[in-house]
Amino acid sequence: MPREIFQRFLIEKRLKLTKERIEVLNEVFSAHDHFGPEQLYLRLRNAGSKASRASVYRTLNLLVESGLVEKITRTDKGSVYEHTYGHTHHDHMVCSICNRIVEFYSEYLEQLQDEICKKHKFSGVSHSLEIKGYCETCRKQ
Amino acid sequence: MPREIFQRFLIEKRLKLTKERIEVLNEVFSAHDHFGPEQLYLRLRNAGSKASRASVYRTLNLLVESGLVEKITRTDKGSVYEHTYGHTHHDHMVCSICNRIVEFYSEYLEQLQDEICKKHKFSGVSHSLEIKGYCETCRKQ
DNA sequence: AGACTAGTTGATATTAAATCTCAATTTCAG
DNA sequence: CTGAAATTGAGATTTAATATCAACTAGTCT
Ligand SMILES: [Mn+2]
Ligand SMILES: [Mn+2]
Ligand SMILES: [Zn+2]
Ligand SMILES: [Zn+2]
Repeated sequence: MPREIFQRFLIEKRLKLTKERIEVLNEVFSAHDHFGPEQLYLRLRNAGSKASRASVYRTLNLLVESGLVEKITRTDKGSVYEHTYGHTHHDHMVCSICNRIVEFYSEYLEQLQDEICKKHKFSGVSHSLEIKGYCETCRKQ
Repeated sequence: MPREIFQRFLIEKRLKLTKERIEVLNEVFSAHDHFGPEQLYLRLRNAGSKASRASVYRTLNLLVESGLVEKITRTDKGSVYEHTYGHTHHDHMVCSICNRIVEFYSEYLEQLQDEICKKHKFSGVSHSLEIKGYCETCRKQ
């Protein structure tokens, strides 16, 4: 299904569905996690793909543009992505010790943000909320 | 006042209060806005300071460590800072067209986040919420 | 199917934010 | 004042990400 959406997106933009793009797409959707470009590149290599780093970066940008993938955050060690197709919107808590990521969602929080936008006459399109702190297991140490 | 806090911080860490650090501190607190390292460097030059980029970067890190300044966000064109001493906590809306920044605060939003953390047994320390969209003036075009 | 054309690829170069190196200089405790 | 320890600036280095471009494909048209 992501494959069809991506294909439609590419046709729309008069771009081509290449072997490399398919491989990147498949790898991105082979697991639900949070990954960086280099990490993705190594996984692809491991899976037998010969796609280059350049193609991984280029395809990631296309996947973000198509709406199938989101760039979650930028750290000092590069960007973090996740595929969002097949998953409902959520935000993240990040443990400062073990880097574990806790996903959460609150309908109430979303509504509250809408209200705040209205109050400031701002037309909100997207948001990213990242809570930093300590996860349960790390706090017990 | 930020000066005294910074001084205490430096003594604590057995670091020295140099001309360059004072100049950076003063420039950072001379206006309340959101700035990048290069921007800050150019303002300093303009104000007659001879502090180098290296010192600007180094001092910014110290100011963040001391709690006087926060790194708000990282864009593809570098980090954005603001001084927080003398200002209450707030989050940001960013206009995708004119890059205007709208600051906002909601006690309710903060409480809600605390509750969500509790529900996920996460010990929240800090958070950053950035809402992207269109500001009032840009929407009218 | 074959051929044409516009888009893609990978190797490599380049860019740019941020950090590192280190000799010369400055701070500040004693 | 003095000296040890920290800091500075210039330039080198690191590294994520993008740009370049000749060789190569994908997909369309006949
Ligand atoms: Mn997620
Ligand atoms: Mn602000
Ligand atoms: Zn943890
Ligand atoms: Zn605007």
